[in-house]
Amino acid sequence: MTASPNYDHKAVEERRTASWQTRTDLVAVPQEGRPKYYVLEMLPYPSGKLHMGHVRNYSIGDALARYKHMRGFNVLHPMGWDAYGLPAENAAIKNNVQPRKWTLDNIAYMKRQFQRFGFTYDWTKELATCTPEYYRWNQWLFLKMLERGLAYRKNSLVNWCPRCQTVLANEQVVDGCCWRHDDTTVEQKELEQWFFRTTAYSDQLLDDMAQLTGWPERVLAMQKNWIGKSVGARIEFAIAGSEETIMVFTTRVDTIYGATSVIVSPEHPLIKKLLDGAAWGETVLQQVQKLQARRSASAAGDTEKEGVFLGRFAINPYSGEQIPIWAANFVLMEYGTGAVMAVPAHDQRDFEFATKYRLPIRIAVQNLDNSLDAKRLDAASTEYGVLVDSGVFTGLTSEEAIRQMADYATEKGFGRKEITFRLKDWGISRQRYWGTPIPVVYCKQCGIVPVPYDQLPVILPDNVQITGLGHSPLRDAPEFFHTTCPKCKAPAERETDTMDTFVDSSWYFYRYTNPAYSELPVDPKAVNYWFPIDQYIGGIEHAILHLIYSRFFAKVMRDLGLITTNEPAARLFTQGMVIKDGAKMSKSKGNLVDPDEMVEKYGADTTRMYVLFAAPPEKDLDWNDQGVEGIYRFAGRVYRFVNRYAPDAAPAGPQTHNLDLLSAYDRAVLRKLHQTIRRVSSDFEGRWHFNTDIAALMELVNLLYSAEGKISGPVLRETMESLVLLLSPFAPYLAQDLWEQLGHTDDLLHVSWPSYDPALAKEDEFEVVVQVNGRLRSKILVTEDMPQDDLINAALADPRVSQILNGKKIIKTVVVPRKLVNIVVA
RNA sequence: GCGAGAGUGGCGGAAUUGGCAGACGCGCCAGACUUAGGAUCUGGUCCCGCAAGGGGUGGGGGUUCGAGUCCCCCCUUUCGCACCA
Repeated sequence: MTASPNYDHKAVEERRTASWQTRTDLVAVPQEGRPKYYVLEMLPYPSGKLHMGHVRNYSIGDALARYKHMRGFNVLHPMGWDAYGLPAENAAIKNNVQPRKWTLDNIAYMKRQFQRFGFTYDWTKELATCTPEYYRWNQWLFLKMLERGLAYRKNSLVNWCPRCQTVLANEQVVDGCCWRHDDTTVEQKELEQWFFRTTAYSDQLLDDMAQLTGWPERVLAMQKNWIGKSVGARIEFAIAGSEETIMVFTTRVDTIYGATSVIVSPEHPLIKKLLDGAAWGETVLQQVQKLQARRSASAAGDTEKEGVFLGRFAINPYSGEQIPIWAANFVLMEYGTGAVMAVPAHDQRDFEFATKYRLPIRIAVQNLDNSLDAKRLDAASTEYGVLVDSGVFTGLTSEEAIRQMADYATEKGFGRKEITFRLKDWGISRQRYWGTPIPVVYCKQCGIVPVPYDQLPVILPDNVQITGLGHSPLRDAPEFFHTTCPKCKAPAERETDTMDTFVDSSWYFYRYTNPAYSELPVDPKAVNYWFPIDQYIGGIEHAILHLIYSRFFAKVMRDLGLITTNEPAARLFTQGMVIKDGAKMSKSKGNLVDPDEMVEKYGADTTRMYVLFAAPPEKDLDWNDQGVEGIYRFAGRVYRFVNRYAPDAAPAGPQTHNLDLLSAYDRAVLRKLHQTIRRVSSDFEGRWHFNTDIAALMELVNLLYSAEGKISGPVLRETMESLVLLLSPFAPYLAQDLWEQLGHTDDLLHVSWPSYDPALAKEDEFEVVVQVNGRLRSKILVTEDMPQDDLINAALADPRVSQILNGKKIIKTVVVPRKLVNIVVA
């Protein structure tokens, strides 16, 4: 035994950082005949500094990547930058820095942080979405989508601050007011904008979720909800004294004989026509506009239902009955047809509305015991049942009626079966500077003209003053804005809106496979080799938007022949948030823990291990400064032990053990070691509960200390070597340092993951619990192969047990081999 | 309202298939070493009880020889969507 210096994390880690930065063995190259593994963590927005959420995300991914390396996989583990976005413009306004400079500086800083953490990224695959080499392919994909009708223009509402005279992003709207003027109400303004036709793939996005067996149930549920498929019928109501008709969407056409009004959204285009020329028109129109204004002012949620009677009547096409037409705030223009039939007896919203405005309530679907009474309803009855007072359909069940009544509508020409989706087309126009320019030109003669492919990329100019005031910033860059029409060469103007940054992040992972490829967005050979992503890891906050847009892009790119995979990621893992003092870490809460400070004080290894140890990765992590100390102590214990015994341990080389000749200490240490290998290995293949793996390593180290001085050289060596290997995905610097202290020179990524020997992992004695009537009474030590009868006899012979039994009649005995004997007595 | 999840010591969390509840860590208590200890090592630590023993995984019921785990009802809580017709 030699004196052991204390664990100096700085020395251990800084010895390595330089050489790890220049290493070339992480460059992923397709190799036939070797299993590939694509592990991907969501790329960060370069906000300036990594936060603990990042550290957690990337520590999980890196542990997996290192494990897969050691398992012999050809691993692709790339990293890049989601480099476009609003904060760069905010920084420009606040600190007068160019968004590009601000972004690139941040990237440089954060890249150093990544490297300091020792993450195993293949930096030759690095990409930043704000570079022309990347965003030209956004533009290319946009043009392809334009050709296919998947990109189109339409009017849409934006948030507008009348003081700034500018469009606001949703996150710039605070409590309905402008972020810079909390006394100025944000208005809705209509602008013509670009959309991607995500709805063209509604069915595929929904149906292909069946292929996503490696995705969390929770994410699939959210996406399903978001897509919101709804099967029903559209029914056309004629309007008394008018040529116009109102189209209504319903999932419950079986209740239509109970409809007592038709209600349209306040934005419905028909309202003006219906009121035109009527004596009450002006007054009612004003009331409708009030409805609209009140709704847009109030936050979404439970607002009081309000409506106004339009003075006109619709004709129920089934019954011929005339029912009043209303406009009401609870009917949404964006969903279905913007109009509903109100059946108060069978729809809770209609019930509340009808109760307030004293509209009739009429039962059309009876329940099983025929107990519904319109006069005594205190809530709508939404259950399926049997139709009553419903003309020729009376007596049908709801299921039958829904089918037959839709067919009837088709036959008579006033309606049909219809499926609607909640999913809307994706508005991608942003009235922003720091994003991908949308590659179209507006020409007085030719209209909207796409920029020809050979003129891509449309470069985002750098010398633009960002004020946050007025129109889209690119309008102020004359050399950008003024151009010539690609078709007729006449003077023309460029589109000044840029793309939503979700476009950038919807397909970056294909580009990673060969980011230098200049022919197409993706290199077909590289992408076919590496895809699909074997494991995608990121925050739950991206469960819907990023992951649905990415799935949409997968379909589009597949149909463009760029890729052959149908879904981007085979498996998805969503890690929990990092919490401190009961709240998400944030600057405003003042509960931020700075990764740089942690690395300085405890080192990257301790920081990485702590974020994996404090909670299972899918759950929220409660940060505790003292918990970090505990991990630091553990790192020190491992360091000191190996450091102390490395010189004493037997020389490296293959070890075989004769079980019969081992000392009890050696046997116990080897057993624990092989059990630990088994446990950590199986966890990497399944559960990923790294907290319990690190706990298992702690147990092993605790055992080593308690057997200190009593372990033989060969056992000591085997144990220390395997311990270092098991530790390396979690604490790579420490592991590499100790590996070299053990006399090795190779990098741990190229050393095989240890395998366990079942014979060594096996317990040779078992403590069997003896219960009487299910209550623990005693414990006996037995060998594994003891027959059941002997086990029972041993249990009965136990003095404590026999005392309790005291001649009572044994009804039954239950034996669980190696675990327990339960004696049931009268 | 709809959907998904979670409730276990003072705290973070273990218990992979129904089989010793509380691994591991923090905190706390004690001891050793020490001029010193906020270093290190060792031991203790669910609750009640001197003990024998008893109680205990949000609450209530059930299945079972046996339930943190399975089933039913309820409560609390987190997240997502939310007047979606």
